Amino acid sequence: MSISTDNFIKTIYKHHVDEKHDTKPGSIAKKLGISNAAATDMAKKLASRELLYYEKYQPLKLTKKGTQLALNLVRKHRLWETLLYKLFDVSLYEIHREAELLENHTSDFLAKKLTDYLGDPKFDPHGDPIPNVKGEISNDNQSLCLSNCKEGKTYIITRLKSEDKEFFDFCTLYGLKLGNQVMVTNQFNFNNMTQISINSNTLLLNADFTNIIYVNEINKKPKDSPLSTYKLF
Amino acid sequence: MSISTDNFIKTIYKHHVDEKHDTKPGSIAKKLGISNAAATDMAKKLASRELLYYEKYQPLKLTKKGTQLALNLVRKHRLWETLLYKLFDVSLYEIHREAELLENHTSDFLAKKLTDYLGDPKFDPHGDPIPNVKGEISNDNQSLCLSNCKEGKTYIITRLKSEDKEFFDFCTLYGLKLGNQVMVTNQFNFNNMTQISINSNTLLLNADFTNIIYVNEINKKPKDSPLSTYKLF
DNA sequence: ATTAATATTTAAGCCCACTTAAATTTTTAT
DNA sequence: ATAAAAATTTAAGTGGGCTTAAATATTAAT
Repeated sequence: MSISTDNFIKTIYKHHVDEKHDTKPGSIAKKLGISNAAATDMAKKLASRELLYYEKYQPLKLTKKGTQLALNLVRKHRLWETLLYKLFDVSLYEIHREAELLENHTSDFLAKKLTDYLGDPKFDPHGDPIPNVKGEISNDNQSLCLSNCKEGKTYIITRLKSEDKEFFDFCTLYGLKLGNQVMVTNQFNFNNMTQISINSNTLLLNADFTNIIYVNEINKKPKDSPLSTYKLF
Repeated sequence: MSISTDNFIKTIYKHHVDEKHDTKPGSIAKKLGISNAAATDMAKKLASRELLYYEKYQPLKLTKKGTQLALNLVRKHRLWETLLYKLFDVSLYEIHREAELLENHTSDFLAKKLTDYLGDPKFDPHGDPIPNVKGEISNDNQSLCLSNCKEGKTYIITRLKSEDKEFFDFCTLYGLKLGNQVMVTNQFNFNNMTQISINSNTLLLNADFTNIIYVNEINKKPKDSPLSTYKLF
């Protein structure tokens, strides 16, 4: 299993679960920074290895085998993020960047050691769920994104769903961090922007941001969410 | 820098320092499990990238640049071994196997984090020296191999210099472990075998083994050796 | 419904890291 | 010193993972 294969499969998986993205070759190609031709080519090869279904001009769809491969990679990625964040003084962006390099070269043996050491964590430091060894994902159904929050209510941040350095830099700058409180002061429906109050700062966020910031209502005690895994400040 | 390149350079480096091995393409090829032709091919390419000097039919010799690359890889490898051994319940063979996969995908950024976390260790759990970030290696000149030890004297094991599962399995079986004591009971010069006593077992070892087991004289207090880094038992 | 714009696929080709087979050089043995 | 053995190099070829350019199909716009 080459890195190219791994990344291709993983990208299809991610585009599939974030349903806003489609999984046609062109979309995958764009994300991976390769040509459309290369993506089509790869899709055919992976179809012959039964990792995905390929039909001309149709979206790519992972087989069960392909999905398991993707979940195993996501699992290793998030285990690494969890370890690096625990041991070292590193940012949410840095753990992503490093885990991206390590995940493809992590044996199942080592993944098991990471798991045991970390106490089989259910969420990584971004609040992203870590698939268990069978590929099952714990659904944090108590979290909702900022764009769906009610005006006047206060929430606790539970997840920052991104891989983007600029986003995390922004979050660091304004204290948007797992466990921190935000109050939603205005929901502007006409342009999908949300005004929040955090650390006595007022921020106006557009949908690009409010769709990837997840929160819990402050009074609800989550039983299985990122907040039970990571300490609050 | 591809993995193939990394491994090629690292293998030349290792064959060079373990002077018993030569560094002709065929020798490197054999170690890497590739054909002689592939090795010659690679040698020419790497020469054009100024990582080594290539002259037909001559041993391969790393340039300064090539040596630095090799040392950086060795450093990352041994930092990983040190981390894995510290965190997890893993054998000396297992840490080698896993570090072999991780070393090529470890950024200098992450290596720095590993270094700081581990307290800039000078030796890995095998007792192998870890080159510092400049590529300098602390020379443990107090250690000598079992094959050079004197009959009747007692020593402490300081290094098990191998990458071989079978060797480490043997060591585990008989308690050959860093910090443990061995007494040299017989040196058979005619066939280069050494008889030792360890944990009330008597073992007769051939040169293949006695050349890769390093020890310190028991009464000497080492000031900069694996024994100052790893606890004794 | 036809056309224009967009996306996908096919085709041809490149580089990397290998292979096997044949030619050449070096080393070893007598 | 010469022949045989061993190692190295050259040559030709392969598959993986890409590229660009051209052909084809799909989608969007009027």
